[in-house]
Amino acid sequence: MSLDKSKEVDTRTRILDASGELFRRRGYSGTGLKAILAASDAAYGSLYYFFPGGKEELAAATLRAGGVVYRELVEAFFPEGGDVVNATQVFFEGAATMVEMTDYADACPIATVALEVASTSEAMRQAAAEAFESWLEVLERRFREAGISSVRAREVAVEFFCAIEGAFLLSRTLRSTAPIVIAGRASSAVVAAALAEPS
Amino acid sequence: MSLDKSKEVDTRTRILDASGELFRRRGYSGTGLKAILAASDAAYGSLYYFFPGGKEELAAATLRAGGVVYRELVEAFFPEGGDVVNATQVFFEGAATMVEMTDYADACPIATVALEVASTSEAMRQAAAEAFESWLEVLERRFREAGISSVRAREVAVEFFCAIEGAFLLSRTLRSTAPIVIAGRASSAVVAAALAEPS
DNA sequence: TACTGAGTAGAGCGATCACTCAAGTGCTCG
DNA sequence: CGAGCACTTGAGTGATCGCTCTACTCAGTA
Repeated sequence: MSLDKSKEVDTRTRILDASGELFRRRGYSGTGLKAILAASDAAYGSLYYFFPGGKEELAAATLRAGGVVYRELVEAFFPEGGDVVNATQVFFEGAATMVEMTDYADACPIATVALEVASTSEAMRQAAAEAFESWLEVLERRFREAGISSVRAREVAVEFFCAIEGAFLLSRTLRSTAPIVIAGRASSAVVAAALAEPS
Repeated sequence: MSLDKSKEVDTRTRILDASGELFRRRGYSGTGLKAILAASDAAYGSLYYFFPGGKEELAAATLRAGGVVYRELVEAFFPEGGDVVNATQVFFEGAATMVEMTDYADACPIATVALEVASTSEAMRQAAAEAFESWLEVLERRFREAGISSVRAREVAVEFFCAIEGAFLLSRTLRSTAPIVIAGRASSAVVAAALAEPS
């Protein structure tokens, strides 16, 4: 395609980037295609060329893309063989910083849409479920590698997830990072306790 | 008004009931006024008579009403002088049952709308924040009364909230009650540990 | 030069959106 | 009875929704 155009980004990616930001901030129904098109400097024709299924297909693809980005983020914070207790603490601190820096707009790229469409669109619900599941798998694997039993590793991963997602919700609603800080301390304590259990 | 009409419910309440169910399931933007009107068997005029501010005022009132109902629910599960560890366990079990019985549609009456409007409508964000805060206050008070220190009581209340809200999100998305069960076990353990701390 | 296919462009479509408003209904008063 | 008030009714408004469709640009190829 392009050999030296390091700055230019193709239209499909621009649309996906714009929809990712808008969907997570305003939700699925709250985001119009016109807004996405304007933000990505694209036309209707391009959107329907890349996403023939329309808004729903675009949103599912956006959820998948957001899921991958966040999974890689978790992998970056939890490197193989690293200290999972410290990683947990640092992860929550990073989340608090990000939420505050974006004025409580950007938190989870999936949650807002997931709640909105869970009882409405099976295709989108599944895309969200796969994203969440991929994060849980990374966490579970790291916890297992750190010596936590298989069963407990899954549980601790779920508890980690619930803590961060609940904290995101409360933080954005109250406009305070305190819930994320509290949830972070609690979660790293939970991970530490699980590590200390007899395997 | 009415002396013996035990079955009839006034229009304002019917509208609020219908909007409560629809908003929590489909979100704010995803719910049209026509759908609310049809579900509550009311007309446009009635809606704008009781909520002159239109959809936004209706949604704020709906959030407030849902907040009260849920606060009373928490108070019912956590009676004064009761066993807070057991109450936590039973609360999560009840939540799991409710979510499953409604086919993963009804969980938190606030969360879906809160995430959607947190960065969009200050009036609605505040209504959601007040609802959440009222739940936290009930939990915090009960934990304090049970002997947990003031600072820890607030933290445990926040952790409780994050656990249940995160579990609701994961449960509805995965269509499984397992996250709620796991979060319930973890939360009651957290409460028990806080009780055991030196006051 | 002519052709092809990938991608762009945006006017226009019917449907639906939140909302307004003038004309009601039925109840409680004097 | 009739005035006044609380509430209801639903057709109509302009705006915006997701989406379609035809026409277009332009690089690559023969």
